[in-house]
Amino acid sequence: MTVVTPVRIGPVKAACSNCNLRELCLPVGLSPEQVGQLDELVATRRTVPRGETLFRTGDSFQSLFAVRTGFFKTCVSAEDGRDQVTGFQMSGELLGLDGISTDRHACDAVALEDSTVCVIPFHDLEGLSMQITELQRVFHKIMSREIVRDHGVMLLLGSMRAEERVAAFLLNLTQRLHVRGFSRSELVLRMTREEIGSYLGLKLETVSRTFSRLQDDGVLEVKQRQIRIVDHNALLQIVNASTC
Amino acid sequence: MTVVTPVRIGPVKAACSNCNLRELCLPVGLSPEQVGQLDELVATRRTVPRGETLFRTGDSFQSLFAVRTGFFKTCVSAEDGRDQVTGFQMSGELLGLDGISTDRHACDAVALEDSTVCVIPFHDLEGLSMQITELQRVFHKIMSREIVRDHGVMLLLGSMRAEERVAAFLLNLTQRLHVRGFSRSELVLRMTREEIGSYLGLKLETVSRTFSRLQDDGVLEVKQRQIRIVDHNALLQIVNASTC
DNA sequence: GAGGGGGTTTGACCTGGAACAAGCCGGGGC
DNA sequence: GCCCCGGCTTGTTCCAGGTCAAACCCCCTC
Repeated sequence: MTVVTPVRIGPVKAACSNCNLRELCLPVGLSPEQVGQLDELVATRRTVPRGETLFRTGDSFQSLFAVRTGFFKTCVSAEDGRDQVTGFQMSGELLGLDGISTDRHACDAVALEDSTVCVIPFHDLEGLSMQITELQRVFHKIMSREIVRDHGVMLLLGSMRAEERVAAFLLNLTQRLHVRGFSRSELVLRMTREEIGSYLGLKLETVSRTFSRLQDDGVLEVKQRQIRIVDHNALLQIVNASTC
Repeated sequence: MTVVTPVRIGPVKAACSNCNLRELCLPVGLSPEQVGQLDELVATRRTVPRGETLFRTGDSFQSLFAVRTGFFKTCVSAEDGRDQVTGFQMSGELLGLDGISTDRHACDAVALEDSTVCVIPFHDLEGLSMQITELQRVFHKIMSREIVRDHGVMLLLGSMRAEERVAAFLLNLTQRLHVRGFSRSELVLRMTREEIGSYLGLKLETVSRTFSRLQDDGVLEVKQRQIRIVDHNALLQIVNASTC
Protein backbone atom coordinates (compact mmCIF):
# COMPACT_ATOMS: atom_id res chain seq x y z
CA MET A 1 0.00 0.00 0.00
CA THR A 2 1.45 3.35 -1.01
CA VAL A 3 1.20 6.15 1.49
CA VAL A 4 0.73 9.65 0.16
CA THR A 5 0.48 12.17 2.97
CA PRO A 6 -1.78 13.28 4.30
CA VAL A 7 -4.08 10.63 2.91
CA ARG A 8 -3.63 6.96 2.13
CA ILE A 9 -4.64 5.72 -1.26
CA GLY A 10 -5.77 2.17 -1.03
CA PRO A 11 -5.61 -0.15 -4.02
CA VAL A 12 -9.11 -1.36 -3.25
CA LYS A 13 -11.44 -1.65 -6.20
CA ALA A 14 -14.78 -0.02 -5.66
CA ALA A 15 -17.93 -1.74 -6.82
CA CYS A 16 -21.30 -0.07 -6.62
CA SER A 17 -22.95 -3.32 -7.71
CA ASN A 18 -22.38 -5.05 -4.43
CA CYS A 19 -22.30 -2.00 -2.20
CA ASN A 20 -25.00 -1.97 0.42
CA LEU A 21 -25.28 1.79 0.12
CA ARG A 22 -26.48 1.66 -3.44
CA GLU A 23 -30.00 2.59 -2.45
CA LEU A 24 -28.77 5.76 -0.74
CA CYS A 25 -26.00 6.81 -3.04
CA LEU A 26 -25.52 7.68 -6.67
CA PRO A 27 -26.78 4.34 -8.06
CA VAL A 28 -30.25 4.79 -6.57
CA GLY A 29 -32.87 3.71 -9.09
CA LEU A 30 -30.43 2.45 -11.71
CA SER A 31 -30.78 -0.97 -13.31
CA PRO A 32 -28.15 -3.61 -12.55
CA GLU A 33 -26.55 -3.10 -15.97
CA GLN A 34 -26.38 0.61 -15.42
CA VAL A 35 -24.81 0.13 -12.02
CA GLY A 36 -22.31 -2.07 -13.76
CA GLN A 37 -21.33 0.83 -16.00
CA LEU A 38 -20.96 3.00 -12.92
CA ASP A 39 -18.58 0.41 -11.46
CA GLU A 40 -16.08 1.04 -14.22
CA LEU A 41 -16.14 4.72 -13.47
CA VAL A 42 -15.94 4.56 -9.70
CA ALA A 43 -12.74 2.59 -9.74
CA THR A 44 -10.92 3.58 -6.60
CA ARG A 45 -11.43 4.14 -2.95
CA ARG A 46 -9.47 6.31 -0.65
CA THR A 47 -9.13 6.14 3.10
CA VAL A 48 -9.03 9.30 5.17
CA PRO A 49 -7.85 8.98 8.77
CA ARG A 50 -9.65 10.90 11.43
CA GLY A 51 -8.66 14.54 11.43
CA GLU A 52 -7.26 14.54 7.90
CA THR A 53 -8.75 16.52 5.05
CA LEU A 54 -10.16 14.88 1.94
CA PHE A 55 -9.81 18.19 0.12
CA ARG A 56 -9.34 21.83 1.00
CA THR A 57 -10.54 25.16 -0.28
CA GLY A 58 -8.62 26.02 -3.42
CA ASP A 59 -7.63 22.45 -4.30
CA SER A 60 -8.17 21.60 -7.93
CA PHE A 61 -11.47 19.81 -8.41
CA GLN A 62 -11.31 16.50 -10.22
CA SER A 63 -13.68 14.15 -8.50
CA LEU A 64 -16.69 13.85 -6.32
CA PHE A 65 -16.45 11.56 -3.33
CA ALA A 66 -19.10 9.28 -1.93
CA VAL A 67 -18.72 8.54 1.75
CA ARG A 68 -18.49 4.79 2.14
CA THR A 69 -17.69 4.52 5.81
CA GLY A 70 -17.06 7.15 8.41
CA PHE A 71 -18.14 10.70 8.92
CA PHE A 72 -17.11 14.09 7.56
CA LYS A 73 -17.66 17.75 8.11
CA THR A 74 -17.36 20.46 5.47
CA CYS A 75 -16.49 24.02 6.36
CA VAL A 76 -15.96 27.34 4.69
CA SER A 77 -13.86 30.09 6.17
CA ALA A 78 -13.78 33.85 5.99
CA GLU A 79 -10.56 35.80 5.39
CA ASP A 80 -10.20 36.54 9.06
CA GLY A 81 -10.16 32.87 10.02
CA ARG A 82 -13.67 32.51 11.35
CA ASP A 83 -15.12 29.38 9.95
CA GLN A 84 -18.50 27.88 9.51
CA VAL A 85 -19.33 24.19 9.35
CA THR A 86 -21.68 23.85 6.38
CA GLY A 87 -22.59 20.22 6.81
CA PHE A 88 -21.92 16.80 8.23
CA GLN A 89 -21.80 13.92 5.77
CA MET A 90 -22.34 10.25 6.47
CA SER A 91 -22.29 7.08 4.39
CA GLY A 92 -23.88 7.34 0.98
CA GLU A 93 -23.62 11.12 0.82
CA LEU A 94 -21.61 12.99 -1.79
CA LEU A 95 -18.78 15.41 -1.10
CA GLY A 96 -17.32 17.93 -3.49
CA LEU A 97 -20.34 19.36 -5.32
CA ASP A 98 -19.06 22.84 -4.45
CA GLY A 99 -16.03 22.27 -6.68
CA ILE A 100 -17.93 21.99 -9.94
CA SER A 101 -18.65 25.68 -10.24
CA THR A 102 -15.07 26.93 -10.51
CA ASP A 103 -13.06 23.70 -10.86
CA ARG A 104 -11.63 24.44 -7.42
CA HIS A 105 -13.01 23.22 -4.15
CA ALA A 106 -14.79 25.93 -2.20
CA CYS A 107 -14.69 24.31 1.22
CA ASP A 108 -12.64 21.95 3.36
CA ALA A 109 -13.79 18.37 3.93
CA VAL A 110 -12.43 16.84 7.12
CA ALA A 111 -12.89 13.29 8.35
CA LEU A 112 -14.32 13.19 11.87
CA GLU A 113 -13.46 9.53 12.17
CA ASP A 114 -11.40 7.12 10.11
CA SER A 115 -13.29 7.02 6.84
CA THR A 116 -13.29 5.64 3.36
CA VAL A 117 -14.70 7.29 0.26
CA CYS A 118 -15.32 6.16 -3.30
CA VAL A 119 -13.65 8.42 -5.85
CA ILE A 120 -15.94 9.50 -8.69
CA PRO A 121 -14.00 11.25 -11.45
CA PHE A 122 -16.35 14.05 -12.36
CA HIS A 123 -15.45 14.25 -16.02
CA ASP A 124 -16.28 10.60 -16.42
CA LEU A 125 -19.50 11.01 -14.49
CA GLU A 126 -20.60 13.76 -16.84
CA GLY A 127 -19.74 11.55 -19.77
CA LEU A 128 -21.67 8.57 -18.46
CA SER A 129 -24.65 10.69 -17.51
CA MET A 130 -24.91 11.72 -21.15
CA GLN A 131 -25.53 8.07 -21.95
CA ILE A 132 -27.69 7.08 -19.02
CA THR A 133 -30.73 9.31 -18.60
CA GLU A 134 -31.46 7.87 -15.19
CA LEU A 135 -27.97 8.64 -13.94
CA GLN A 136 -28.33 12.24 -15.06
CA ARG A 137 -31.64 12.52 -13.25
CA VAL A 138 -30.28 11.05 -10.05
CA PHE A 139 -27.32 13.37 -10.12
CA HIS A 140 -29.48 16.43 -10.70
CA LYS A 141 -31.74 15.38 -7.86
CA ILE A 142 -28.77 15.00 -5.54
CA MET A 143 -27.52 18.50 -6.35
CA SER A 144 -31.00 19.93 -5.96
CA ARG A 145 -31.42 18.16 -2.65
CA GLU A 146 -28.27 19.82 -1.42
CA ILE A 147 -29.70 23.21 -2.38
CA VAL A 148 -32.94 22.46 -0.54
CA ARG A 149 -31.01 21.28 2.50
CA ASP A 150 -28.96 24.47 2.49
CA HIS A 151 -32.13 26.54 2.40
CA GLY A 152 -33.35 24.64 5.43
CA VAL A 153 -30.14 25.48 7.25
CA MET A 154 -30.61 29.14 6.34
CA LEU A 155 -34.06 29.03 7.89
CA LEU A 156 -32.55 27.50 10.99
CA LEU A 157 -29.73 30.03 11.20
CA GLY A 158 -31.88 32.98 10.30
CA SER A 159 -34.87 32.50 12.48
CA MET A 160 -34.65 29.75 15.08
CA ARG A 161 -33.62 30.04 18.70
CA ALA A 162 -30.90 27.98 20.29
CA GLU A 163 -33.12 25.22 21.62
CA GLU A 164 -34.95 24.88 18.32
CA ARG A 165 -31.69 24.66 16.41
CA VAL A 166 -30.36 21.91 18.63
CA ALA A 167 -33.62 19.99 18.43
CA ALA A 168 -33.72 20.29 14.65
CA PHE A 169 -30.12 19.15 14.47
CA LEU A 170 -30.75 16.03 16.53
CA LEU A 171 -33.88 15.13 14.60
CA ASN A 172 -32.05 15.53 11.33
CA LEU A 173 -29.14 13.36 12.46
CA THR A 174 -31.28 10.59 13.87
CA GLN A 175 -33.50 10.57 10.81
CA ARG A 176 -30.50 10.11 8.54
CA LEU A 177 -29.01 7.48 10.83
CA HIS A 178 -32.30 5.64 10.97
CA VAL A 179 -32.40 5.35 7.18
CA ARG A 180 -29.00 3.67 7.51
CA GLY A 181 -30.34 1.13 9.95
CA PHE A 182 -29.40 2.74 13.24
CA SER A 183 -31.59 3.40 16.22
CA ARG A 184 -33.99 6.26 16.03
CA SER A 185 -33.40 7.11 19.65
CA GLU A 186 -29.72 6.58 20.37
CA LEU A 187 -26.76 8.11 18.70
CA VAL A 188 -23.11 8.81 19.21
CA LEU A 189 -22.07 12.26 18.11
CA ARG A 190 -19.04 12.22 15.89
CA MET A 191 -18.33 15.92 16.28
CA THR A 192 -17.36 18.21 19.14
CA ARG A 193 -19.65 20.75 20.77
CA GLU A 194 -17.69 23.41 18.98
CA GLU A 195 -18.37 21.85 15.58
CA ILE A 196 -22.05 21.52 16.39
CA GLY A 197 -22.03 25.14 17.50
CA SER A 198 -20.35 26.29 14.33
CA TYR A 199 -22.91 24.46 12.23
CA LEU A 200 -25.80 25.87 14.24
CA GLY A 201 -24.47 29.40 14.60
CA LEU A 202 -24.04 29.01 18.38
CA LYS A 203 -21.10 28.98 20.78
CA LEU A 204 -20.03 25.66 22.21
CA GLU A 205 -21.14 26.70 25.71
CA THR A 206 -24.63 27.37 24.43
CA VAL A 207 -24.76 23.95 22.78
CA SER A 208 -23.63 22.34 26.01
CA ARG A 209 -26.13 24.28 28.11
CA THR A 210 -28.93 23.43 25.72
CA PHE A 211 -28.11 19.72 25.95
CA SER A 212 -28.09 20.02 29.74
CA ARG A 213 -31.42 21.80 29.80
CA LEU A 214 -33.01 19.23 27.50
CA GLN A 215 -31.66 16.56 29.80
CA ASP A 216 -33.10 18.29 32.87
CA ASP A 217 -36.44 18.51 31.06
CA GLY A 218 -36.40 14.76 30.47
CA VAL A 219 -36.14 15.07 26.69
CA LEU A 220 -32.64 13.67 26.32
CA GLU A 221 -30.05 11.69 28.17
CA VAL A 222 -26.63 13.09 27.49
CA LYS A 223 -23.40 11.32 28.42
CA GLN A 224 -20.66 13.21 26.65
CA ARG A 225 -21.19 12.24 23.03
CA GLN A 226 -23.71 9.50 23.75
CA ILE A 227 -27.20 10.86 23.26
CA ARG A 228 -30.43 9.06 23.99
CA ILE A 229 -33.63 10.67 22.86
CA VAL A 230 -36.14 10.01 25.60
CA ASP A 231 -39.01 12.11 24.30
CA HIS A 232 -39.01 12.29 20.54
CA ASN A 233 -42.28 14.20 20.44
CA ALA A 234 -40.95 16.89 22.69
CA LEU A 235 -38.17 17.51 20.20
CA LEU A 236 -40.69 17.74 17.39
CA GLN A 237 -42.71 20.23 19.37
CA ILE A 238 -39.68 22.35 20.07
CA VAL A 239 -38.90 22.58 16.37
CA ASN A 240 -42.44 23.34 15.33
CA ALA A 241 -42.73 25.83 18.20
CA SER A 242 -45.78 27.66 16.96
CA THR A 243 -45.97 31.36 17.70
CA CYS A 244 -45.99 31.20 21.47
CA MET B 1 -53.13 38.19 -24.87
CA THR B 2 -54.62 35.58 -22.60
CA VAL B 3 -54.77 36.35 -18.92
CA VAL B 4 -54.45 33.50 -16.48
CA THR B 5 -54.65 34.67 -12.91
CA PRO B 6 -52.59 35.34 -11.01
CA VAL B 7 -50.01 35.52 -13.74
CA ARG B 8 -50.17 36.62 -17.35
CA ILE B 9 -48.84 34.31 -19.98
CA GLY B 10 -47.51 36.33 -22.87
CA PRO B 11 -47.34 34.85 -26.35
CA VAL B 12 -43.89 36.30 -26.76
CA LYS B 13 -41.37 33.96 -28.27
CA ALA B 14 -38.16 33.77 -26.33
CA ALA B 15 -34.86 33.73 -28.15
CA CYS B 16 -31.60 33.20 -26.35
CA SER B 17 -29.74 33.94 -29.58
CA ASN B 18 -30.44 37.63 -29.48
CA CYS B 19 -30.83 38.02 -25.75
CA ASN B 20 -28.34 40.38 -24.23
CA LEU B 21 -28.20 38.26 -21.10
CA ARG B 22 -26.74 35.26 -22.89
CA GLU B 23 -23.35 35.82 -21.34
CA LEU B 24 -24.83 35.67 -17.84
CA CYS B 25 -27.47 33.04 -18.28
CA LEU B 26 -27.74 29.43 -19.36
CA PRO B 27 -26.21 29.97 -22.84
CA VAL B 28 -22.89 31.15 -21.47
CA GLY B 29 -20.05 29.65 -23.47
CA LEU B 30 -22.23 27.89 -26.03
CA SER B 31 -21.62 28.22 -29.76
CA PRO B 32 -24.19 30.10 -31.86
CA GLU B 33 -25.55 26.83 -33.23
CA GLN B 34 -25.94 25.43 -29.73
CA VAL B 35 -27.71 28.57 -28.59
CA GLY B 36 -30.00 28.05 -31.57
CA GLN B 37 -30.94 24.63 -30.22
CA LEU B 38 -31.61 26.20 -26.85
CA ASP B 39 -33.97 28.67 -28.54
CA GLU B 40 -36.29 25.87 -29.55
CA LEU B 41 -36.45 24.66 -26.00
CA VAL B 42 -36.91 28.00 -24.28
CA ALA B 43 -40.01 28.81 -26.24
CA THR B 44 -42.08 30.97 -23.95
CA ARG B 45 -41.88 33.86 -21.62
CA ARG B 46 -44.08 34.70 -18.74
CA THR B 47 -44.69 38.02 -17.06
CA VAL B 48 -45.06 38.21 -13.32
CA PRO B 49 -46.49 41.45 -11.90
CA ARG B 50 -44.98 42.86 -8.78
CA GLY B 51 -46.10 41.00 -5.68
CA GLU B 52 -47.25 37.89 -7.54
CA THR B 53 -45.65 34.48 -7.14
CA LEU B 54 -43.96 32.67 -9.98
CA PHE B 55 -44.32 29.43 -8.06
CA ARG B 56 -45.02 28.34 -4.52
CA THR B 57 -43.87 25.62 -2.19
CA GLY B 58 -45.60 22.39 -3.14
CA ASP B 59 -46.35 23.37 -6.74
CA SER B 60 -45.52 20.69 -9.23
CA PHE B 61 -42.13 21.31 -10.78
CA GLN B 62 -42.01 21.37 -14.56
CA SER B 63 -39.69 24.15 -15.57
CA LEU B 64 -36.83 26.29 -14.51
CA PHE B 65 -37.17 30.03 -15.03
CA ALA B 66 -34.53 32.48 -16.12
CA VAL B 67 -35.15 36.02 -14.95
CA ARG B 68 -35.23 38.23 -18.02
CA THR B 69 -36.28 41.50 -16.49
CA GLY B 70 -37.22 42.42 -12.95
CA PHE B 71 -36.32 41.13 -9.56
CA PHE B 72 -37.40 38.20 -7.39
CA LYS B 73 -37.05 36.87 -3.90
CA THR B 74 -37.27 33.22 -2.89
CA CYS B 75 -38.37 32.18 0.57
CA VAL B 76 -38.92 29.06 2.58
CA SER B 77 -41.24 28.87 5.54
CA ALA B 78 -41.45 26.82 8.69
CA GLU B 79 -44.69 25.19 9.85
CA ASP B 80 -45.36 27.98 12.29
CA GLY B 81 -45.34 30.64 9.59
CA ARG B 82 -41.91 32.12 10.18
CA ASP B 83 -40.24 32.52 6.89
CA GLN B 84 -36.77 33.05 5.62
CA VAL B 85 -35.76 34.80 2.41
CA THR B 86 -33.19 32.48 0.83
CA GLY B 87 -32.15 34.71 -2.04
CA PHE B 88 -32.77 37.64 -4.34
CA GLN B 89 -32.59 36.94 -8.07
CA MET B 90 -31.94 39.40 -10.86
CA SER B 91 -31.71 39.19 -14.63
CA GLY B 92 -29.88 36.16 -15.99
CA GLU B 93 -30.29 34.12 -12.81
CA LEU B 94 -32.19 30.85 -12.62
CA LEU B 95 -35.18 30.13 -10.42
CA GLY B 96 -36.57 26.73 -9.55
CA LEU B 97 -33.49 24.57 -8.97
CA ASP B 98 -34.99 23.53 -5.63
CA GLY B 99 -37.81 21.76 -7.46
CA ILE B 100 -35.66 19.15 -9.17
CA SER B 101 -35.09 17.08 -6.06
CA THR B 102 -38.69 16.07 -5.38
CA ASP B 103 -40.53 17.28 -8.51
CA ARG B 104 -42.22 19.85 -6.27
CA HIS B 105 -41.04 23.35 -5.60
CA ALA B 106 -39.53 23.75 -2.15
CA CYS B 107 -39.82 27.52 -1.87
CA ASP B 108 -41.90 30.47 -3.00
CA ALA B 109 -40.63 32.78 -5.73
CA VAL B 110 -42.16 36.27 -5.56
CA ALA B 111 -41.62 39.13 -8.00
CA LEU B 112 -40.44 42.28 -6.22
CA GLU B 113 -41.17 44.34 -9.31
CA ASP B 114 -42.96 43.67 -12.58
CA SER B 115 -40.85 40.96 -14.12
CA THR B 116 -40.54 38.64 -17.06
CA VAL B 117 -38.99 35.20 -17.07
CA CYS B 118 -38.07 32.70 -19.76
CA VAL B 119 -39.64 29.31 -19.20
CA ILE B 120 -37.21 26.39 -19.50
CA PRO B 121 -39.02 23.05 -19.50
CA PHE B 122 -36.74 20.94 -17.36
CA HIS B 123 -37.36 17.64 -19.06
CA ASP B 124 -36.35 19.17 -22.36
CA LEU B 125 -33.31 20.77 -20.81
CA GLU B 126 -32.17 17.39 -19.51
CA GLY B 127 -32.72 15.95 -22.96
CA LEU B 128 -30.76 18.64 -24.72
CA SER B 129 -27.95 18.53 -22.20
CA MET B 130 -27.46 14.88 -23.10
CA GLN B 131 -26.64 16.04 -26.60
CA ILE B 132 -24.64 19.16 -25.85
CA THR B 133 -21.76 18.52 -23.48
CA GLU B 134 -21.20 22.23 -22.97
CA LEU B 135 -24.80 22.78 -21.95
CA GLN B 136 -24.54 20.04 -19.38
CA ARG B 137 -21.36 21.58 -18.00
CA VAL B 138 -22.90 25.03 -17.78
CA PHE B 139 -25.93 23.70 -16.02
CA HIS B 140 -23.88 21.76 -13.50
CA LYS B 141 -21.78 24.83 -12.84
CA ILE B 142 -24.89 26.91 -12.23
CA MET B 143 -26.22 24.41 -9.70
CA SER B 144 -22.85 24.18 -8.02
CA ARG B 145 -22.58 27.95 -7.88
CA GLU B 146 -25.90 28.06 -6.04
CA ILE B 147 -24.55 25.58 -3.50
CA VAL B 148 -21.42 27.67 -2.99
CA ARG B 149 -23.52 30.82 -2.64
CA ASP B 150 -25.68 29.12 -0.04
CA HIS B 151 -22.61 28.14 1.94
CA GLY B 152 -21.54 31.77 1.89
CA VAL B 153 -24.91 32.79 3.28
CA MET B 154 -24.52 30.19 6.03
CA LEU B 155 -21.18 31.73 6.95
CA LEU B 156 -22.87 35.12 7.06
CA LEU B 157 -25.79 33.92 9.15
CA GLY B 158 -23.72 31.75 11.41
CA SER B 159 -20.86 33.99 12.30
CA MET B 160 -21.16 37.61 11.21
CA ARG B 161 -22.46 40.53 13.18
CA ALA B 162 -25.19 42.84 11.98
CA GLU B 163 -22.96 45.46 10.42
CA GLU B 164 -20.89 42.85 8.62
CA ARG B 165 -24.00 41.17 7.26
CA VAL B 166 -25.34 44.41 5.86
CA ALA B 167 -22.00 45.34 4.35
CA ALA B 168 -21.63 41.92 2.75
CA PHE B 169 -25.16 42.18 1.41
CA LEU B 170 -24.54 45.55 -0.23
CA LEU B 171 -21.24 44.45 -1.72
CA ASN B 172 -22.86 41.34 -3.14
CA LEU B 173 -25.73 43.28 -4.68
CA THR B 174 -23.57 45.98 -6.22
CA GLN B 175 -21.15 43.43 -7.57
CA ARG B 176 -23.95 41.58 -9.33
CA LEU B 177 -25.47 44.81 -10.58
CA HIS B 178 -22.12 45.99 -11.86
CA VAL B 179 -21.73 42.86 -13.98
CA ARG B 180 -25.06 43.85 -15.52
CA GLY B 181 -23.78 47.28 -16.41
CA PHE B 182 -25.03 49.27 -13.46
CA SER B 183 -23.09 51.60 -11.26
CA ARG B 184 -20.81 50.10 -8.67
CA SER B 185 -21.69 52.80 -6.20
CA GLU B 186 -25.40 53.55 -6.58
CA LEU B 187 -28.30 51.22 -6.31
CA VAL B 188 -32.01 51.17 -5.71
CA LEU B 189 -33.13 48.45 -3.38
CA ARG B 190 -36.00 46.43 -4.72
CA MET B 191 -36.87 44.89 -1.38
CA THR B 192 -38.15 46.19 1.95
CA ARG B 193 -36.10 46.44 5.11
CA GLU B 194 -38.07 43.48 6.39
CA GLU B 195 -37.06 41.33 3.41
CA ILE B 196 -33.43 42.34 3.80
CA GLY B 197 -33.70 41.49 7.48
CA SER B 198 -35.20 38.11 6.76
CA TYR B 199 -32.42 37.30 4.33
CA LEU B 200 -29.74 38.45 6.77
CA GLY B 201 -31.26 36.95 9.91
CA LEU B 202 -31.92 40.39 11.41
CA LYS B 203 -35.03 42.36 12.36
CA LEU B 204 -36.04 45.22 10.13
CA GLU B 205 -35.24 47.77 12.84
CA THR B 206 -31.70 46.45 13.02
CA VAL B 207 -31.30 46.76 9.27
CA SER B 208 -32.57 50.31 9.40
CA ARG B 209 -30.32 51.26 12.30
CA THR B 210 -27.33 49.73 10.59
CA PHE B 211 -27.99 51.75 7.44
CA SER B 212 -28.29 54.87 9.58
CA ARG B 213 -25.07 54.16 11.39
CA LEU B 214 -23.20 53.53 8.15
CA GLN B 215 -24.59 56.81 6.88
CA ASP B 216 -23.43 58.65 10.01
CA ASP B 217 -20.01 57.10 9.55
CA GLY B 218 -19.85 58.46 6.02
CA VAL B 219 -19.84 55.03 4.40
CA LEU B 220 -23.24 55.26 2.73
CA GLU B 221 -25.86 57.76 1.73
CA VAL B 222 -29.30 56.34 2.34
CA LYS B 223 -32.50 57.91 1.05
CA GLN B 224 -35.18 55.33 1.58
CA ARG B 225 -34.35 52.70 -1.01
CA GLN B 226 -31.78 54.78 -2.82
CA ILE B 227 -28.32 53.82 -1.64
CA ARG B 228 -25.07 55.45 -2.59
CA ILE B 229 -21.86 53.81 -1.52
CA VAL B 230 -19.53 56.62 -0.53
CA ASP B 231 -16.68 54.56 0.84
CA HIS B 232 -16.40 51.21 -0.84
CA ASN B 233 -13.23 50.30 0.99
CA ALA B 234 -14.84 50.87 4.35
CA LEU B 235 -17.48 48.28 3.42
CA LEU B 236 -14.77 45.84 2.42
CA GLN B 237 -13.01 46.39 5.72
CA ILE B 238 -16.17 45.83 7.66
CA VAL B 239 -16.69 42.46 5.97
CA ASN B 240 -13.12 41.32 6.39
CA ALA B 241 -13.16 42.59 9.97
CA SER B 242 -10.09 40.76 11.20
CA THR B 243 -10.13 39.62 14.79
CA CYS B 244 -10.49 42.97 16.46
C1' DG C 1 -1.62 5.09 39.04
C1' DA C 2 0.12 9.83 38.23
C1' DG C 3 0.03 13.32 35.11
C1' DG C 4 -1.70 15.79 31.20
C1' DG C 5 -4.61 17.47 27.75
C1' DG C 6 -8.57 17.91 24.90
C1' DG C 7 -13.20 18.23 25.27
C1' DT C 8 -17.18 19.41 28.26
C1' DT C 9 -19.92 21.47 31.89
C1' DT C 10 -21.27 25.14 34.80
C1' DG C 11 -21.28 29.75 36.85
C1' DA C 12 -21.30 34.89 36.66
C1' DC C 13 -21.52 38.73 34.06
C1' DC C 14 -22.12 41.52 29.79
C1' DT C 15 -23.94 43.04 25.40
C1' DG C 16 -25.82 43.09 20.66
C1' DG C 17 -29.76 42.78 18.75
C1' DA C 18 -34.87 41.84 19.70
C1' DA C 19 -39.17 43.76 21.23
C1' DC C 20 -42.13 47.28 21.88
C1' DA C 21 -43.62 51.81 20.95
C1' DA C 22 -44.05 56.23 18.83
C1' DG C 23 -43.46 59.25 15.26
C1' DC C 24 -42.03 60.28 10.39
C1' DC C 25 -42.04 60.25 5.40
C1' DG C 26 -43.70 59.84 0.79
C1' DG C 27 -46.73 58.26 -2.68
C1' DG C 28 -51.44 57.29 -4.21
C1' DG C 29 -56.40 58.12 -4.16
C1' DC C 30 -60.04 61.25 -3.86
C1' DG D 1 -55.08 70.20 -1.82
C1' DC D 2 -55.79 66.54 2.04
C1' DC D 3 -55.81 62.07 4.03
C1' DC D 4 -54.36 57.49 4.51
C1' DC D 5 -51.38 53.76 4.78
C1' DG D 6 -47.36 51.04 4.22
C1' DG D 7 -42.75 51.36 4.92
C1' DC D 8 -39.02 53.48 7.50
C1' DT D 9 -36.62 55.65 11.45
C1' DT D 10 -35.55 56.31 16.16
C1' DG D 11 -35.88 55.82 21.22
C1' DT D 12 -36.16 52.73 25.29
C1' DT D 13 -36.02 48.58 27.58
C1' DC D 14 -35.06 43.71 27.94
C1' DC D 15 -33.10 39.17 27.39
C1' DA D 16 -30.94 35.22 24.81
C1' DG D 17 -26.87 34.05 23.95
C1' DG D 18 -21.95 35.53 24.06
C1' DT D 19 -17.79 36.02 26.91
C1' DC D 20 -14.73 34.95 30.41
C1' DA D 21 -13.34 31.88 33.89
C1' DA D 22 -13.00 27.78 36.60
C1' DA D 23 -13.52 23.15 37.32
C1' DC D 24 -14.46 18.53 35.72
C1' DC D 25 -14.28 14.22 33.10
C1' DC D 26 -12.46 10.86 30.29
C1' DC D 27 -8.90 8.78 28.02
C1' DC D 28 -4.20 8.30 26.87
C1' DT D 29 0.63 8.01 27.91
C1' DC D 30 4.35 7.12 30.65
